Amino acid sequence: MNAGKLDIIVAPDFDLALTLDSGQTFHWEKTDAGFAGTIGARAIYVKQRDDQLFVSKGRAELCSKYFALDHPLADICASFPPDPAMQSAIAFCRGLRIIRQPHWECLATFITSSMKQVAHIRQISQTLRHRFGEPCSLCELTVYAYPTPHRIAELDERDLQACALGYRAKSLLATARLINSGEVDIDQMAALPDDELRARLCALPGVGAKVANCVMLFAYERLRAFPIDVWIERVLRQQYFPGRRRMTARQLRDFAAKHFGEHGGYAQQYLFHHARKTTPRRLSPRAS
DNA sequence: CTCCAGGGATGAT
DNA sequence: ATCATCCATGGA
Repeated sequence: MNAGKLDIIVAPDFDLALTLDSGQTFHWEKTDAGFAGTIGARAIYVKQRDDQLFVSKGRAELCSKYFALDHPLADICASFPPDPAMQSAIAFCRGLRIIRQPHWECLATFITSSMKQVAHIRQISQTLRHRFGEPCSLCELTVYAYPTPHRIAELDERDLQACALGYRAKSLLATARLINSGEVDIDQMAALPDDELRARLCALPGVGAKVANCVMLFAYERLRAFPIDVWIERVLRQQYFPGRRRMTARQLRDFAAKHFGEHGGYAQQYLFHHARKTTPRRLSPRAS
């Protein structure tokens, strides 16, 4: 697959496979020794060997930014609280980075994510890309960009239903049309402070607090944003408030914001990935 | 078969 | 402000 020449990036404190499997992004496909995918409209091949990252020719800068290789990971992990749940998650997730995704494809994929397992989010993303996205050649492979707001906006709701979006089709279509019309500018929103950005995202169809926080964390580099999904809620209740009833969603949110600090989003991702990969399915639902 | 999934919108308290 | 209910679909 890597017949063409590749650029080399030195990437310490980074685990590519772990990062791409952590539920931030849903379209990278494992090839021979690496991964094939897209960043925006660009086709990218990337593989890792030890501390070196090999990426498609001319894409070193793009990949360095996308994979957030400039994040001071050691300092970030050192800022996490020293509780047992956090420490075991840190040990489990070494090299996991919060990446910088393009705004639209992150927003759109998380609109399609509600009440879906990761495997199915991947399937929806792949179907949308193959049917409506621009094909990009990557050596002998063809990868597909996420369809633009313009492309989605001109579709019919049935076109999206046919991609197994279910009740999410209406939301994705409505949000794509708001952006395509120019009524909403999600790139310009990057200049807003956290609270206002969250409010503006939540004003979009299909976007509530959880999806807004995911998009803030994975696309707008708001490392404090703390998405609370079913997994994280379980972790918080079981690990931080065992056997305690009457913890409202509001109380959990306030605790998370206070306890995990300025890189709370990173802490959340570590707790999420650790729980998701270590909780046995179909057996006793106890975290390690 | 049942249960669950990186939830959101809506209407009733 | 919180709570219950419904919303489609597929994997386990």
